[in-house]
Amino acid sequence: MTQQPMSDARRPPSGGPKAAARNRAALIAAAREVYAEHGLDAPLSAIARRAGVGQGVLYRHFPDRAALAAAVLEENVRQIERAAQETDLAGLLGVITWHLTESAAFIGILHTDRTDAVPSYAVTLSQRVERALRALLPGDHPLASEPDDLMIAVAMVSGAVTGPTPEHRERRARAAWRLLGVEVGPVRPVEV
Amino acid sequence: MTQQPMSDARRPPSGGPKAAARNRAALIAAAREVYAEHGLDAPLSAIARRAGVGQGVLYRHFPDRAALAAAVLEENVRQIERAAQETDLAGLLGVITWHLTESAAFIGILHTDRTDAVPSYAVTLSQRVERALRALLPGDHPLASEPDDLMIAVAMVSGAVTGPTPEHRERRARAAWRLLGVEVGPVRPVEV
Amino acid sequence: MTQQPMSDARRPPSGGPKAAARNRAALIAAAREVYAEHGLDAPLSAIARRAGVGQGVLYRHFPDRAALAAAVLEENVRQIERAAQETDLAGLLGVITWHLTESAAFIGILHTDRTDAVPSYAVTLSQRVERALRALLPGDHPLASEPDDLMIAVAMVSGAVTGPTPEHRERRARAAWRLLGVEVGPVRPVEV
Amino acid sequence: MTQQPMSDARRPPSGGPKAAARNRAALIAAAREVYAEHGLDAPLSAIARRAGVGQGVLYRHFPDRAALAAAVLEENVRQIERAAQETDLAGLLGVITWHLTESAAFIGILHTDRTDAVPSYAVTLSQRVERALRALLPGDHPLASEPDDLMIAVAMVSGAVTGPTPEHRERRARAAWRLLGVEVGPVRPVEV
DNA sequence: AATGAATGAGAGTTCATTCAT
DNA sequence: GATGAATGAACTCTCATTCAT
Repeated sequence: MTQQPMSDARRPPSGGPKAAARNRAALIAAAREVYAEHGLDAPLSAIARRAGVGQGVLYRHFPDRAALAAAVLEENVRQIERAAQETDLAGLLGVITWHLTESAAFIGILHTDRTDAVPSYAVTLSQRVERALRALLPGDHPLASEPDDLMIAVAMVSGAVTGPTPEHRERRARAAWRLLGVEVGPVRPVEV
Repeated sequence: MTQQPMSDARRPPSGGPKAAARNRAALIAAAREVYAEHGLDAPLSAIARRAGVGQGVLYRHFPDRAALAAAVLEENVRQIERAAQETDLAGLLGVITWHLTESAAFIGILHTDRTDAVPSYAVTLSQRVERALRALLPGDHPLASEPDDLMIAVAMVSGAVTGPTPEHRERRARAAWRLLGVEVGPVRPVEV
Repeated sequence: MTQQPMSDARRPPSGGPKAAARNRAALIAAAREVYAEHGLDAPLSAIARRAGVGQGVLYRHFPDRAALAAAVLEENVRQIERAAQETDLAGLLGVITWHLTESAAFIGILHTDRTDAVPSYAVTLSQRVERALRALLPGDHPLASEPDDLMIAVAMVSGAVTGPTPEHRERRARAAWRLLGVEVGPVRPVEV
Repeated sequence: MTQQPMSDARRPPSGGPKAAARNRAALIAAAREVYAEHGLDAPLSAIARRAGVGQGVLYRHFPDRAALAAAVLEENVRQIERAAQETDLAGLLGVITWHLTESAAFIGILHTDRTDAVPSYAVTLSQRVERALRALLPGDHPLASEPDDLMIAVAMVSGAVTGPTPEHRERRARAAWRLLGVEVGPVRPVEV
């Protein structure tokens, strides 16, 4: 059976190749929103709809679910890497914390057991966050004694980050860092 | 064609009233296993199959997905409450940690933002865990100064509990408690 | 994202378990018709629609495309095996030819290169046809000298069986057997 | 932002009018390969990609799927017509057989019931093959007594041509002609 | 005239939920 | 009460076809 559209419905205008970059960005933005609201398991169709594009466009730009997630989180991680060059450890932790409070998806980055949803990428992204942090970590910092402590601490904070509003989540995140005896700078996105 | 109704002997054995309780228990046990293997989103049909009952029985006992999850976690919480009467704080934290490492579902209890999956129940269950802990908490304990610190700490540990095997997860959980400066007893189920 | 129907639309009555056997038969019958009209690649949804059942029912009875095809062709082959016990070689060839002219799907049985569509089953079914034929094949028959000749001949006839109506196809099938110098009995289904 | 139109030098090289013919040929060649590998239902996008052109070009040259298939087969038939002028019946049958073993698409030419895929064109192409053959057919040839026998025989051989490799298929094709009592020359493409 | 992105219908598959028996 | 088949909506992914550039 060859597949061919049976309807005679008028097709909306295509927008042309110019739209390609715009659509890609719209998809990432839409995915970021939907992920934040519903987590990494949100239906792809909802993301396409929110981006205002057809489902095929999503698949053209991102061959699978993981590629889209990677593109979204990639940007988060890039901001963290940028922050690592402009601030100190406390400031970087603040930026990381901001991402944790804003994006349900970003939390998933650290839940590496959910390997089915965000396979190989997640490891890499998590490692990049770790590298950024470790570059600023003084040798005598309480999280520097055991190799795993650093990322375990981040995972712990991510576990504490629950609650209905970003404000709730930020308050709990700050409490978590306090319990760890770690100083955190302002919780905010990277400066532009 | 002239097949007469041979009385009603042809029914599958209903098991009598006793079977109802047995089925309920089997469903909870099956759900616990399936949740542990596939997470809280596992298909309900798989749970019914594993319990050896029809899907209708599942619906009879648990009107919706949340009710089943609550019943499973209810038992975990009951064990924790029991442990609270037989041991000290360190021992109780060990039991809680054991549940965290064993049951992917139990972790969800503390992720109260996933309100869609485990709605109102979760609050109650979480509160019961808190009550059990607080009864054993000395006034000068580091987690006793701020009201929320106690459950935030538990949530933090649950965030650290990732990894492929229970052994991995226990190692990380122990590291998490160490970073919090809290002593934990043996990680094990409640004594029988 | 848990999957749950959002619509409040009234659900048509289920028909109950009694319908199971009826539905299975309806699916096979519908598949036979649809296969005959559109070949083995016909959309499964069309088969479910023609059978008057939901798509899920199709999947319950036949886990994959091949299982359904096997069930359809199984019956054809069974009739051939039955015919092998009630008639001689010419009669059996007539029955086989009848199936070739009636069912586009049955032709596919012999196109074993299309292994993707009808995998392991096809081999078996084809072998059963061969066995039935060979049991009636005299040692001095023109198709008995080389081992492959018998089924090659059947495949050849199937290649000739084209045309808009069964009458067309039967005429061409008869011509094909004549060109092979093989006598064929009446082209008809197995006697009941 | 103040990017001026740098004349129209930024266009992809259109290649001039020469390219049109070149593209058409590339599409036909690509289609031949893709058809051989994946059958007549192969995605058109794969053909355009293999030809190294955009999808629009494909549609410019071939308004629909059938037109492309016809163009591919057209070339096969032309080779057969050429062979008819350089060899005898056995040689021509060898060339035809070569096409049958090489090209899954070419087999379809004779399956005129698949009218959906290769509509009106197929009849014509089939007739041209017949004409080429009949010109070389001696009046006392076994396939000359009945008008349809000639093309039925070709269809029969095409039905026998199955198997994973061209070698398999050639062996079966030779057996088929042997069963028909018809002598075939070497199975090969037309001499250049 | 070529490019290749966008579109959206539709095929395949999975499950939550109902309900006849 | 229990059973498990039926239902059909939702989700993923694939392509034929159009069209802005």
